Amino acid sequence: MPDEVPPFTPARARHAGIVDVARLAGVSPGTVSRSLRGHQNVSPITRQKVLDAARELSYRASPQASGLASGRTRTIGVVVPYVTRWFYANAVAGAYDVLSAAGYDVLLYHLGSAEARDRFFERMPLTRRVDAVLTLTLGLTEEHVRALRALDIPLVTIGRRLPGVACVRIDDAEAVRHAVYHLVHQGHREIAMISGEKDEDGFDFRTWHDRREGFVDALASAGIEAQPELMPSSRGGIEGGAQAMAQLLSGPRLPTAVLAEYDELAIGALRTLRRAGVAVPGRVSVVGIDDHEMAAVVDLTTVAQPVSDQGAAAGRMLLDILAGAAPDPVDVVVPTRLVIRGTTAAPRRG
Amino acid sequence: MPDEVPPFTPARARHAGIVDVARLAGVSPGTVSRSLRGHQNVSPITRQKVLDAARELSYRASPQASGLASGRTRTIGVVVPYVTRWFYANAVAGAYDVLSAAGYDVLLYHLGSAEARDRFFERMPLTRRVDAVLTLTLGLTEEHVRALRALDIPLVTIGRRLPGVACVRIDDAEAVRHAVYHLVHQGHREIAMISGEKDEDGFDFRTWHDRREGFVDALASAGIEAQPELMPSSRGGIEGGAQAMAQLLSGPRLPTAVLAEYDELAIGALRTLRRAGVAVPGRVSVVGIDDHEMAAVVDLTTVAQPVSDQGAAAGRMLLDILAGAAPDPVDVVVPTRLVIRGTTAAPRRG
DNA sequence: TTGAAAGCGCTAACAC
DNA sequence: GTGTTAGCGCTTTCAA
Repeated sequence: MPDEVPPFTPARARHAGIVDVARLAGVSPGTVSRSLRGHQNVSPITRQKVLDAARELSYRASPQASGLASGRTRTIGVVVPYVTRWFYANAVAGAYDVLSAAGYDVLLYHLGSAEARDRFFERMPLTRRVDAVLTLTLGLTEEHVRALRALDIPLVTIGRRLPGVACVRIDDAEAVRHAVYHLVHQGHREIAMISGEKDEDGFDFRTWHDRREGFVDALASAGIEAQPELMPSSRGGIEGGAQAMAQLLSGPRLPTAVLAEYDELAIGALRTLRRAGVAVPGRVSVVGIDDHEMAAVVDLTTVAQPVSDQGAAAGRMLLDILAGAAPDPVDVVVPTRLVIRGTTAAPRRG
Repeated sequence: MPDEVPPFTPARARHAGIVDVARLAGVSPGTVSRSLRGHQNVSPITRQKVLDAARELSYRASPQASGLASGRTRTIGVVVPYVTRWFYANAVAGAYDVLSAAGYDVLLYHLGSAEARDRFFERMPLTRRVDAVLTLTLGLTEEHVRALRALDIPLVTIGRRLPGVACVRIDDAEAVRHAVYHLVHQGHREIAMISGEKDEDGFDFRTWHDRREGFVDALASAGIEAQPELMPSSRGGIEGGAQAMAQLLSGPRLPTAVLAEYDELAIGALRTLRRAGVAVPGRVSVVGIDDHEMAAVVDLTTVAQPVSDQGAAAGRMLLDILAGAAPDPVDVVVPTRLVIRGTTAAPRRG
């Protein structure tokens, strides 16, 4: 696959090289290398000379060269479906802090569109470019996952369990249960659930399935049978939620409560309800999952999950693995909790 | 500065090297290199043989090695203050699409906290690691900017004009004018403006100044004198907006309209107003700037700016510069437009 | 504890 | 057109 190479001439400033430092410090390049990376066998005085020289020349080792020689890149690849969504942005930020504090750089891969994803898996730009990979709730196909593992470097996921891969996530069924039980305890029996697109942009998000299944199960254990017509699936995001709610409104009879697969959908649903003049929680109660920063603003009852914490935990797992302290692939499940706000209440007597 | 190196042993799978491909194709490594990068002087038949061999071995050139040899990294550094905020996340996504389509990888630097920023400027991890840098509205000090330029590689900014640096941005004064004129035309004379923190996390955001100055000027040209007590500054984000609004509420007299430096502040302000039982737009009108995706949800009148477009434009500029088509540092100003929704109306007669 | 020297895997300049 | 040959700037044995 021929690649068009732009004719950029790297006429950059000459950075000081390791030999420059070596000369200035009066030692050999090897000693400079050892000193700078804190190796054992360097006398304190020598090390100090080297440090001084390096500082004087504002020396920084070329990552390319040191990577080539050592086989380590000091870079982590972070792969996300959508950077612009609240969940992913916050998870990335959480992981970033941990990784950057440990001296790692972060290469971001945003697969948001079908083209971007195809390009990614075709080029596999991670190959020989990162020490480890962190993927966020990717709804990848078998083949994609295989490609990722073929890189043969440490892999950690957030939000999705993959066989043999360390993972940080919430228990989706439990999250849904928190919400459903809350509604049931308030007396609701007619409960709908709205979800995003099944295979949004071609991603096979597990959460979609897990939360819907969890919903059916939670209802069942409350003695309620789920009704397919009360489980519409629309596009994702706020607009999707608005659509799904509109669909429910146009149905034969309106449920007394609606659970949204995630907060952005719930927020869209609230918009539709407001515009339609349906009282919340008077006529319909609404619950979301996430505790998006906007949930508090619109007073949405929701099941909170710690997002940047999950990113940080995943980052730490990666560092542990890279440090050789690699336990068996762990599955860290962080707790969720119900946050009761103003969009839920007991159903009207009728 | 000695660096602690984790003892990770790169016991990875052996990737095929260029010599493997050369051997399989029955040519020399040099020819493989030329063929794969679409150079001129390669016969079609030879190129095909190489391509086949490369595919068969799933060969991908080591970025480290080719970077070291060529002086190019095929990587762009993107530096943002806060990835989790709507504006930055969308701008990054816009730039990412353009850059990744052109075959560049994106190294993300998130300076969100003071520590992260200090670490960044201390280590200067961009050194010899990227071909160009894109910075987003960073409120950097003189010294920081100098450090960035010392990298001596192409630099493009979004949202902030730096002398001699290409830039994509909106005209902040104009954006504010759109909002102020709208309010004035509706008959408002008592107009407040709420802003985020002046030097949030130590960032000296120019927007903060430009929008406030623009506000004073716009009022002046409408024959209204700005009143300092009607220009409170709080923390940033939704919470900050809520606080600033609370401050206004506790003042001697409530203005009839409030302009927020950006939508997240406006949204926070709306929350405070709702909780305080102040009618919007009955008693107070509210306008924001951005057209955040939540603006439509809360029915906020705002001045829209194209965000991912700015990211994309900046990405394209970077590519042009790298391609040698480097015009003088351009200053691209994208247009803003008023989006009238439900939070503004004529003031009550009184 | 330190220096010398051999790569790491590729690109590019120069022959042929 | 294609092969050969120096490096690119480090790290890392291996000796000393």
